[in-house]
Amino acid sequence: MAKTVPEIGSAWTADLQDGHDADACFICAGFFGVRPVHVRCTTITRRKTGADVKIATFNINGIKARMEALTDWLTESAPDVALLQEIKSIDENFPREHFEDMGYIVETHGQKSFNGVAILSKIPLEDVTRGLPGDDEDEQARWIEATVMGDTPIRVCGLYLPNGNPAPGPKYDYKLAWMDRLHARAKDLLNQEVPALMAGDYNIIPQAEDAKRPDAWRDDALFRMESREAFRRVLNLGFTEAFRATTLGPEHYSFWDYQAGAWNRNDGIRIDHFLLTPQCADLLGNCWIESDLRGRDKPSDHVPVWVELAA
DNA sequence: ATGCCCAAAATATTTGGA
Repeated sequence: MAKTVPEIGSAWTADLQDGHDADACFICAGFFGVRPVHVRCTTITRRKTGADVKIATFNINGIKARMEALTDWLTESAPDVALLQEIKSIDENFPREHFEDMGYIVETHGQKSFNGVAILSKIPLEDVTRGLPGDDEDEQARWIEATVMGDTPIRVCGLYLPNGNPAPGPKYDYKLAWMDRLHARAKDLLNQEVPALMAGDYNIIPQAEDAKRPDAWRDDALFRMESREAFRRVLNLGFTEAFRATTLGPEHYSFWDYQAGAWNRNDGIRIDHFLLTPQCADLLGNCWIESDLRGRDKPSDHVPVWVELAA
């Protein structure tokens, strides 16, 4: 019978298997701050109890260029689960051990040069799958799923939706076809009737109020009517867009171009979103954008978006 | 109407981003 012990100074507990305890086991000792947490230890199941699960999505724009900023962010903001986009790395080159040493389980779906998504989690993951169903020919790494095994299991999907510019054109056709596949996956997810979410860089500006200068985006693949309609079709299945469930009004953005001093003028767009199934929306505490990260050294052009779930 | 800036692969310039 497993023995459950509290982890000192945190909301975590650890279930220790027979024959292991915090004093005797080299690896279990990691849970008590003696050594760095070693989440790969098979003798322990780590659970978070009586506290919210904090999940963030973050388009990091290249893992190699973002190592310092990402590490600082994980240390300071400490997401339980981080869904990363644009790792721009193949799986073999992703510095997984660096993040494992910080206490994260690392699952990647990488690609050379561009795209690539990943999940970092302090909570055990099950049933990890890679790739958006619906097109076996699609080589682009834009989708990863896993079940976060906290007190209430949550199915999380991390996504990097195609940009689609220039529109119209083949890249835009690919975007719309990808969104059709997203719609199909979203429908299946809803039919499971479990807490689940789809989060990431949607490359969709949902409404005029989600851009500082909507007129400048009128014909862009991120804002043109066909794109917004495709996004709404997914929402209309029954998803809750977490940010707009908690915050109304303009001037809330998640991306600012590197060019032309966009950040300093708050000339941004809101394109990174959380879509929640009804069972997940019922757990929603808060949702916010960590915009101040954009003003730091060597930032990504995106900032993290967060949800807090009573799970 | 276009570039501004940035990352990656390659190693000078192109591709992709949004």
